[in-house]
Amino acid sequence: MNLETLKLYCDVVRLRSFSRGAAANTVSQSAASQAIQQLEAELDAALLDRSRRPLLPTEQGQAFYDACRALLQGFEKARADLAAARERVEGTVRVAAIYSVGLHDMSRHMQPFMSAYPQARVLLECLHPHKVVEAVLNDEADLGILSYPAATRALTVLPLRMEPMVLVAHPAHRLARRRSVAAAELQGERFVAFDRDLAVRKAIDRALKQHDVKVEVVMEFDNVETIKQAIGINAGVSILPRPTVLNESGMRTLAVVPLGLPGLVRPIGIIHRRGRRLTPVVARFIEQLQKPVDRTP
Amino acid sequence: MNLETLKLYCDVVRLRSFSRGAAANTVSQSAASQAIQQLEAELDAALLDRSRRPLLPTEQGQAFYDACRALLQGFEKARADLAAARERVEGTVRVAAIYSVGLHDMSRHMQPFMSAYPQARVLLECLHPHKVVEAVLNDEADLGILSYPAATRALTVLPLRMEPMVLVAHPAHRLARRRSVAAAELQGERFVAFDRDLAVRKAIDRALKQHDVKVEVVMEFDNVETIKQAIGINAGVSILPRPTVLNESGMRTLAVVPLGLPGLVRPIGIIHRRGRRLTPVVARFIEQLQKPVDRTP
DNA sequence: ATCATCGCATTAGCATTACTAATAGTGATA
DNA sequence: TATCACTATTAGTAATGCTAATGCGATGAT
Repeated sequence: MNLETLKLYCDVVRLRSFSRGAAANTVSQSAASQAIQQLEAELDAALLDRSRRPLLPTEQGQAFYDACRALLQGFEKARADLAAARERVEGTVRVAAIYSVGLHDMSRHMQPFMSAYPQARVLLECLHPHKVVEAVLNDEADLGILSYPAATRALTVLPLRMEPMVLVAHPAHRLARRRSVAAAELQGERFVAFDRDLAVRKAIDRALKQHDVKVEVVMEFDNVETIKQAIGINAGVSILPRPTVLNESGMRTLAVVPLGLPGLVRPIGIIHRRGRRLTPVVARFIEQLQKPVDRTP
Repeated sequence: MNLETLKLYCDVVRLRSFSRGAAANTVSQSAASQAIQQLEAELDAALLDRSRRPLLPTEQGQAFYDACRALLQGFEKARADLAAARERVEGTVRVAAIYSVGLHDMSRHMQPFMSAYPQARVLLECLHPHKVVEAVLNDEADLGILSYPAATRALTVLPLRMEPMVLVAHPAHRLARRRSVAAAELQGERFVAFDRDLAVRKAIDRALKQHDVKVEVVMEFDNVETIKQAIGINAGVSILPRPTVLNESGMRTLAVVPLGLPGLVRPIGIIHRRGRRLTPVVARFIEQLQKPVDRTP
């Protein structure tokens, strides 16, 4: 029982002719005759009275014709809705980013992208790192942007950049005026750290341990913004990605000092679901992200 | 694009599994996989997210699922309506009869038929002779009952009986008391005739002419009842089928006298559209009509 | 009435499609 | 990481749908 047959039937009834109905569906008259005989057999009903010309639907055939028209119309609506939804989806990029990237970085990319692809729709959501991965896995986001991205079976990683890590301290701190600080100088320092389950925390701990430096962790937070606030009240120092303290550095609200820990960088990457064919808009958005940012201001 | 595929899709979505959906449609898992891939290709849309288990419809897939369910439901309703209509039609006999047969004769057959086939529905319509033929030709009646039935390309005739024609006169008429009347005795008689375009009129005219009898036609009507009324006011005599004047003969309101015109009979027959397969109920009804009528009362 | 014409049904042969069984690949789970 | 459960893929085959040619019946003109 296929929809083409129902359409054929409707055309035959409408045009009062098998041959014209067949022509309207670009099949032979024979095919139309056979198809409708089969339709009648499957329904076990006489739909058409062929004994008079021009042929006429029976009472039942007329009722079925009306029902068929509604069905076909409903199907076409469903098909159209599907196409409309596809247009909408294909023009959309759903991005899940960690706070420190989302807030500082994405806005710089948004403007050039939107002017290049004005019909595109970008949905940006800032989440905790774990939630970013989850969102991509659950197909709630097309792309995830996060630090220390880890490829898995289900995720592909596109490295984006390496952010140098710097010492951040209150302007009144003893190390605030220094041109650079060696790792050993942080020994015993009061330290505002990332939460223990974050990759960045583990990287920092590893780097400090490598230089046999022990710090006194006085606070732990899961995001850069809160850490900066803690430093702002001189609760301690911290090690943060340089891009995240550009503003505070410029406004002198926090002191930023290069660290003698050359291997300590925060890798930023894009993740997306492995094997998923990216829509053109998503691919363009990735290209935009991979362009170096214009830093003239 | 066929409805079985849509049903398969709905089952796959509902059961969250290709294999279970396939089983529900008694096809192989492979068939289900291929069918739905093809469906997605035809719609150019990703309906299912297979990368997570249990599989989940995409947003578009969910919308399409809802639409499909409505469509399938609509189709099943159409199919059910069709079946119901068939039941109704197959249990119905539509009979078109001329007045003189319909009123006198059909009622006698109705009762035994209805007690033999209580679920059957008989629709009786009394019409002018020409309209009877027309009704059968236009499939407005399954059977037609009329006098002087003529077989054509489109109509089959089943002879039913021959009705003897008798002289009918006012009880006060000079011939009213006679045991029989010869044709010649009608010479110059005032005569209430059938309309000229009726077969019965032509048969009577032919019979009279054969005996060189000329009557004075004073009125013409298209049905027996009106002719009887005219005779009742002694407007003239007429020649009518005996069964149509049984009542009046018994009640002595009209005089009925056998005529010396042995070849003058009115043939009654059943007509139906040639080549049309009669439904069982219609066939039984014909058998009932062909039984001799019980005349005990 | 008879024949010519038009349109649907039928048939046979061919092309396409849909199915099954077997196998490979993939996501979830211990 | 190995295993399980499920889906995708492939190849071969059965079934289906289509066309072209022809038959048959209804319609309308002579």
